[in-house]
Amino acid sequence: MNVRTLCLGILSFRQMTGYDIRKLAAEGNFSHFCEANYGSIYPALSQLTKDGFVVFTDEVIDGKPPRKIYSITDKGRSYLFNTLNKQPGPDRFKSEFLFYSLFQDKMSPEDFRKLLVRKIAETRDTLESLEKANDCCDHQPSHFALGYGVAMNKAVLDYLKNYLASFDPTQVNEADNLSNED
Amino acid sequence: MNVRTLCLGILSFRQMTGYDIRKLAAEGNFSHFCEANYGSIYPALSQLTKDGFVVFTDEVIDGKPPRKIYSITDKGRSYLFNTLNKQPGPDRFKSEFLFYSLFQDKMSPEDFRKLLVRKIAETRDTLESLEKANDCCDHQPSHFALGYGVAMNKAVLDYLKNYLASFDPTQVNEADNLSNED
DNA sequence: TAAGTGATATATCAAATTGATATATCACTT
DNA sequence: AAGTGATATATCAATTTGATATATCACTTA
Repeated sequence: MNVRTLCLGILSFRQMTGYDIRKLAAEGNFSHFCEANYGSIYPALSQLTKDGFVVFTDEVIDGKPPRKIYSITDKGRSYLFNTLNKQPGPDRFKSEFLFYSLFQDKMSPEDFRKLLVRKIAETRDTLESLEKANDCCDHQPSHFALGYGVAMNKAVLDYLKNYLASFDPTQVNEADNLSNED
Repeated sequence: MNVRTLCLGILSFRQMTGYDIRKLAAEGNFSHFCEANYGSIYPALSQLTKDGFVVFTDEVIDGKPPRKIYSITDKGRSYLFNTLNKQPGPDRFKSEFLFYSLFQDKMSPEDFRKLLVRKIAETRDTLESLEKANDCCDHQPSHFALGYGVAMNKAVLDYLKNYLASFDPTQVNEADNLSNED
């Protein structure tokens, strides 16, 4: 699936700017199942406009910077739903942290412990953010996807905590002291 | 982390060809935490050779196709361990399946059920492969990473099964009939 | 009130990566 | 003898990343 389909999908929920799409696709809880940056989103929107799958209106409000508000067209909608009939590709998971973990025996125990503690804090932050989002919009279409993320992150958090405990039983709770989103 | 570091890391375990690296990084259980294709691996190996981080020997054995066997140098090893002292970037997770799930109410229940059943089969296959790998090499450096993958996939499998059960209680076990690695 | 910071917003681009394809040999089956 | 699939290297267009440039507005702080 490419960024064009991603944009089309997001725009099928409501009209918005390229900036809004990027926020959803790279920062919000949307980002837990798709990612994209300006460098791919803006060209994608241009192409989609050319193809007649989206249209935009130039919003020029006094005292505000001009914005391009994109909406999906009927043609775009039917193209999207046609794409959605195909088989989705496999999930992709990349973890620099896990790659690092392969070299545990080449690091000092202290360095590896730091890595673990940080990862635990990061996972907890992600989990909290997902749970909050799931609570406040119980009937959104993202409910299933958020639950998936929660289940995944809970399992990872447990695994990491248990490993830290076996690795260094005295300092299991140190991760609690790390601030959010450091 | 780029493909050069990935290659360097893999070569730090043992010497091998570009083909071997690709197999580990795109198919094997390695692929669950890093990915790379020929198109990035071969240029990376060329660059690493130029930089003196790896060397290769041309293996020409009678009756076999010639191979380039790459080994890491001392310079490469110290560069790698230096890189490993930096903070790892965040995990990246991309799921076309979860993106599709956002449009559940735009699909027929039957179509969504098929999507779920397929995903369950896929997740079970991944899980089995990870568990097998974890069993047969208990003291490998990848033990921790494999356990991480097992924990994650178990949680996802449970979540999907429960969802399918609530969605369609009569057909929970249909996924069992799907063959491995379809 | 002036300066600074951070969010909003569009846009571009070099570098990296993907995904597909081309080429060729060998082992094996049919 | 032909075909299939694994081994092996290599290239390339298209896509994507990650960084940067530009500008406005809202807010805080000195």
